[in-house]
Order: sequence, then structure tokens, then C-alpha cells
Amino acid sequence: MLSYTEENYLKAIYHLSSGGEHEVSTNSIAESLQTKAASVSDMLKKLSVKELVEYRRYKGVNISEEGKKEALKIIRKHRLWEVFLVNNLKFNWDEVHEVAEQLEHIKSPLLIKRLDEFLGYPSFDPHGDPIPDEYGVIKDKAKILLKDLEEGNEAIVVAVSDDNPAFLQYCSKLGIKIGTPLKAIDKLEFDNSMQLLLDGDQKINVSKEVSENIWVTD
Amino acid sequence: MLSYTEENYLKAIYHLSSGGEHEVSTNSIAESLQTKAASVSDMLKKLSVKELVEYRRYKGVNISEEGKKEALKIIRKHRLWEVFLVNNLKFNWDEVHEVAEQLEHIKSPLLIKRLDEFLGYPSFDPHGDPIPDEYGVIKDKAKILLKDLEEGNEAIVVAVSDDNPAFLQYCSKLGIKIGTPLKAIDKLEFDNSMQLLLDGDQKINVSKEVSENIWVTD
DNA sequence: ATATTTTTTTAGGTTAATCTAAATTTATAT
DNA sequence: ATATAAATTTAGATTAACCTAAAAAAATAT
Ligand SMILES: [Mn+2]
Ligand SMILES: [Mn+2]
Ligand SMILES: [Mn+2]
Ligand SMILES: [Mn+2]
Repeated sequence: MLSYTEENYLKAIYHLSSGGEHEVSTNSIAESLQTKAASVSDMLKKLSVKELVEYRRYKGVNISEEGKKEALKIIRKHRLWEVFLVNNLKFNWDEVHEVAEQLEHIKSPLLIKRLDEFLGYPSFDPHGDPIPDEYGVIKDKAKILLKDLEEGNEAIVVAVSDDNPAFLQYCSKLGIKIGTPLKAIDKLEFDNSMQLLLDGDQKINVSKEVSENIWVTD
Repeated sequence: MLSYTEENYLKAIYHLSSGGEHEVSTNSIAESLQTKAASVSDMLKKLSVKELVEYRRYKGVNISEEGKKEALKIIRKHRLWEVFLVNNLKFNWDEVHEVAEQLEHIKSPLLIKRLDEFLGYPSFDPHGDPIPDEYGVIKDKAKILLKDLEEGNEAIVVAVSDDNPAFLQYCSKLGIKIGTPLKAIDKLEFDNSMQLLLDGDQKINVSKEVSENIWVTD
């Protein structure tokens, strides 16, 4: 049985490695989990003994197949709970992440099976992130960062970063949500901001920071 | 902020003292939480410093008003989650307690407010236990233990113990649920078992153990 | 190639929650 | 009233997760 903390480490490693594609540095894990590198080193040894990661000192870690499976289970729970909170408990999309961070650690296979059923087997969470199925399989949409959308091109918002409430509130204020159609009117060199046309009528300017936290159809 | 463990101690003390009515012994807490008396002594000192209990060594503890408030918050969450699991996720009444033991520690006032609203402000959980309102006020029904129902008297099942899945499954098998009308036909001296008439037609015999874990209308 | 900087690990502690064994207090029995 | 038993506390360890400071390895710059 994994501890709450071990689960959070695995999830962080999974995300930082883009789904297990590459190795992850000690410092990046420390930053992501708001802890110190020394603590990370300790935990990596522990996870390595449990064969959830492959770890060679000074070389970073790779998540193992078993570790990936565990990470995906937690991510699945996190996203299903977010759907529940938004769809059924009327939470705003900026209010769910923190609560889901707690709910994702509840251990009950039956609970997650029934929750999935209750929600109607959703494929995406309120921020457009794909929900792994019970086998850990993810079916995501092709997408690019808004900042990489070329001038003159049109696209639809398919996902947003989910862990910064202020950012999500700002998106709501701007009128940006999942499904919003937009067009890149202009990209400004000096501050990397973008001029957008929202819903075909609303003209707005978004900063580099914003355009790096929104994904649109490819 | 209370730790998971502190919350469990407070809840145990609250229950063992019948809602703060009397003091509780170190050993009874240890037994209830499946831990050792030495561990309990340590924790009681901690809770005492936080003024959640009044503790005099060798004399047992009393829960404080503040401690009672915290305990009731956890009990409220526990029972609301049990309602959700049974009513919405189709859990059986014997499957919910263990999961609720985890869910009761989720910290989010908004979550519990919205869950209560979503469930339609239920007053009782699936085992007939009253759900404290947001101020910690409990409106319970007058009830007696089935074993204290006098021969010849009729009554209705209003509550059952909720922490033993095997007991709850056995109740289901016997046809005993919340709302079941029954009559005490006979009480046998030698083994303290009871003969009951269920729903006016079904004749069954229940052991002392069973009749001590079912409550009926007074 | 060597010096400097950055990253990572190790060494040695701390805290919360737990344990066993020993000491102490309280309760019970004769 | 005293001896014995039971309940409780204290002493001293252990474990998981964390920390700071020092040491070691790897990366970078000249
Ligand atoms: Mn999230
Ligand atoms: Mn999300
Ligand atoms: Mn319960
Ligand atoms: Mn219950």
C-alpha cells in the first residue's frame, strides 16, 4: 500500500516526465512538491526499492511501468472527482483542484468504479485534461499551446492549466472556457503577448503567461 | 489544523462519552482505535494542550466544547458521505463505513456544504444515525435497543450499528432494514435471544448480539 | 584542462505517531 | 489495612517524512 506522500511523488514524477517519456531531476521534483532536494533523494531511494522508479544516483529517475500504473490511478481519481465537483456540486473550475488533491488519495476501487459510472464515464475533466480509463489508457485530443497558434489561424480551446485558481478566474473573466473558438489576430514581439478574437466578436489581448497555459485544437 | 489522527481520537472520545456526557478511560480509547494505552496517553496530553479535551492523569478525559464541535464536524461529514455512497453510488449499507472513515477527513467547508445541498439536507444516514447540522445540532429520534423491547410490544427499526459489515449483511439477509416493523414475540432467558415477527408475517430468532446492535422506536 | 558553479547526495537532527517494557497510581479482594 | 491486580503513565526506541549544512559529483566557463 502506497502512502499519501509516495502517491504524490509518483504523480509528480509522472507529470514531470511527460507520462514517463524521460528522466526527471531531483531538483524539479523538489520544486514541484515544494520540498527540499535532500528529502527527494531519500524518497527516490524508497521508491526505487519498491521498484516504482529506476534511480541511479546523480542521474535522475525514470518512472517504472508499475509506477506509471499507480500514477495513472491517482490521476484518474483526481480528474473524476473534479468532474463530480463541477457537474454535480456546482463548483467553479478554479475551486476543484485543491479538493481533488485530497480526494485522489481515497482508497476504494469500488468507489472510483461507481463514481465513474455515476458521472457517465467522462473522457475529460473540467480543464480539458483526459481521464485515464480503468486500465490507465488515455485518449487525448491533438492540441498545441495557444502561444504556438500561428497568426491568422483559428482554433478552439480544448484545455487549460488547472492548478492556479487566479489564472482560471482570469480566464473566466476574459470569457475563455473549454470549447471557446478563437482566432490569433496578432502576435506582439516585444512582450510575446497575443491579440485574439474570441467567439468571433470579442477582441482581447493575452500575455505570454496566459498563452502558455491554454491549449487549442491542432 | 487538526491531523487525521487527532480527528480520529476526538471522534472516538466523543462517541465513547455518549456525546461528551461523561469521561472516557485511556484503555477504552486504545481499544476503540486499535492502538496501545501508551500511545493514547501521549495523544491526550497533546489534545489537552490544544484545549480539545480536559485531561487529568490517571483520571480519564472529558471532551471540551471545542473538541465536541470538531468531533461533530467529522461525524457530520462521515454520515453525509455515507448517504451519498448509498443513495447515489448504489453502495450497500455494509460497504460504506470504511470508505466514509477516509472521506470524513477531507478538508473543504465548501465541499460539505454543497454535498449536503446535493443530497437534499438529509437528517439520517443509511444506518439511521442522525446527521448533525452545520452548527453541530443533532435531532435524533427517541429509540431503545431491540433487546430492551418488551415481550408483546411492537416497534419499528430506526437504527443499526454501522461498523461491522458482516452484521449488516446478516441484517439484510434476515430482512431487517430501517423502517421494518417488528413485534417481540418471546425473549428466551437461557441465551438472551429473541423471537421476532417481522413485517407482520416473518418469524425469526435473533441472538443477544444482534438485539444489542439494533434500535427501535420507543 | 582547470576552476567555478550547480546539482545532488550524505550526515545528522526534528516531529508526529507509534511501540514495548518498566514504573507508578488506582482499584479490588481478602 | 494490606496485598494483589488492573489501569495508566513514563522512559526509551522506531519509522516516515521532513529539514539544514557539509561533502561529493556533474556541468559549465574560461
Ligand atoms: Mn486538478
Ligand atoms: Mn483538472
Ligand atoms: Mn459509519
Ligand atoms: Mn452510519
